[in-house]
Amino acid sequence: MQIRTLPANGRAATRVEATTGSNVLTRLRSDIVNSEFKPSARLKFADMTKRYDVGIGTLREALSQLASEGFVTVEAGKGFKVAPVSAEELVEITDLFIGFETRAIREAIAAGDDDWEANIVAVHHRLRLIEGLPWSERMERHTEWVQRHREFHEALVAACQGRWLLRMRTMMFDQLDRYRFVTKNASESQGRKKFDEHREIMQATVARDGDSAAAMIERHIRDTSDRALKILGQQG
Amino acid sequence: MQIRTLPANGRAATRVEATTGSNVLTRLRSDIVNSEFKPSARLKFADMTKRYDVGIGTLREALSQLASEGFVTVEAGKGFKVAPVSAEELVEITDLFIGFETRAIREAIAAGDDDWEANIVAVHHRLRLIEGLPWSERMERHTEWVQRHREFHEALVAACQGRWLLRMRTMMFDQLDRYRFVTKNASESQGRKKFDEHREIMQATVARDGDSAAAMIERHIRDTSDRALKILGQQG
DNA sequence: AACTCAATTATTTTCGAAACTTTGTGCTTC
DNA sequence: GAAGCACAAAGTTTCGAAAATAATTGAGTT
Repeated sequence: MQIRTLPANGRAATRVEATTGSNVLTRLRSDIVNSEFKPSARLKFADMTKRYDVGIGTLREALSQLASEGFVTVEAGKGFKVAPVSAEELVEITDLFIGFETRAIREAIAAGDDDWEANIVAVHHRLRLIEGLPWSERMERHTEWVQRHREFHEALVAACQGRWLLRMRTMMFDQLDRYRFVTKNASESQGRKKFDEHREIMQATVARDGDSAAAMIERHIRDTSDRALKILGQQG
Repeated sequence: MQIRTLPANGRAATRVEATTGSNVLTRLRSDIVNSEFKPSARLKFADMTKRYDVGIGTLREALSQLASEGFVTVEAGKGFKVAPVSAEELVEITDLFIGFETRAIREAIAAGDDDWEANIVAVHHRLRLIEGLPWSERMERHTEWVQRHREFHEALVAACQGRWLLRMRTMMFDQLDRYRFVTKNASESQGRKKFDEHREIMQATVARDGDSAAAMIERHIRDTSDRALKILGQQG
């Protein structure tokens, strides 16, 4: 699922980048998550082919995949739109995600080996390095934080054996990212709180304490969602 | 998910069929579920364009959607394959489906109105009409039974408000259909048992007894899956 | 025989022109 | 002025040729 797009730097004409197909899929999804395209906005092919510099067919393929993932809606003959957002949907997605994540982490704790544990510690450290920064710097590197935050949560459940469980968990995580976007400008005290929570979750997990880890994750997620919900309510 | 094709005009040359795109998606999925293409089989564009009489692009779009749904796998540059099946996967899918279905039916029972109830009774009756047939006839109309069985289970949860819950429930139901295929030739006594179970589930649901309905559904599904699992184990 | 590596064949992936649909606009009629 | 109709404009959907990539074959070498 994660196609890493590496900097197409000015080196010799080496072909490091992903194929245009999965590349445009990733960029498009990222643009929707980051609200470059507003919810319910129409996605016209004419505009898109220029923006992403790909053919109509390639774009169409990416868009129909995003439709399966729930990021866009499609109506035959009328084209594609960015899926709308709503408070009700956020509540449901949060609920489902917590269910998946807590279940996955219990299974991971039961099945995880030393490599899994070591990776969690490593990835958590990478997250710390950004979260520990002075607030202004931390905000400047928000995109990077999003990525590392994702990697941290992914590492926690990586040892879970259920492929479908992980798949659905990832789907819901991706959807939550869209809503997390509205809390981008959270306060410094909130940021500090998260910093601590991540450490506690990491510790409970490597201590193989499934109940604590699950409970902490639930609080951690619900907290963020509640704040997003409040902001969403103020806006409309 | 179900694209209803409404006749765009009342003209003589009426176009009753779905647009090529969603049409080929449906046919392809159906062919995979019915094992026309065996698990892990390669899906070559040259063959497919002839079989379905559509262009490469259209086919590609359908295939990448089926990839998101988990029916096919895709490897960049190497094309598409039918997703493999395994006993482990069946166990996981069954588990997840039961979780979704029982949760959905409780919510439906809490929220359902008179129309919802009436529809369940109607759809159950349509199912009965096939299940009550002499066994040989019942088997001849197996495809029709699959459709009505799906409609029955869909009607039960139709009043559930969670869009994502229903979505994931449908995903898992579709996946189960693939495995149900192997139990197509179940015995007459098994068929009779299902006949009774469907009636009991229907009755518990319209009686608004969520606990009973959920418990019965769990037994009902797990029973079928266990039988499929046995057959799957014998084969490989 | 086992191992290159270059040429050839098979297959996938991309792209945009052409066909088709929907939406918008202005004219006609009642 | 509203409703209907015809035509133009805007947009989407389909298709297959062409480019790019992967797999195969086979001659030459160790």
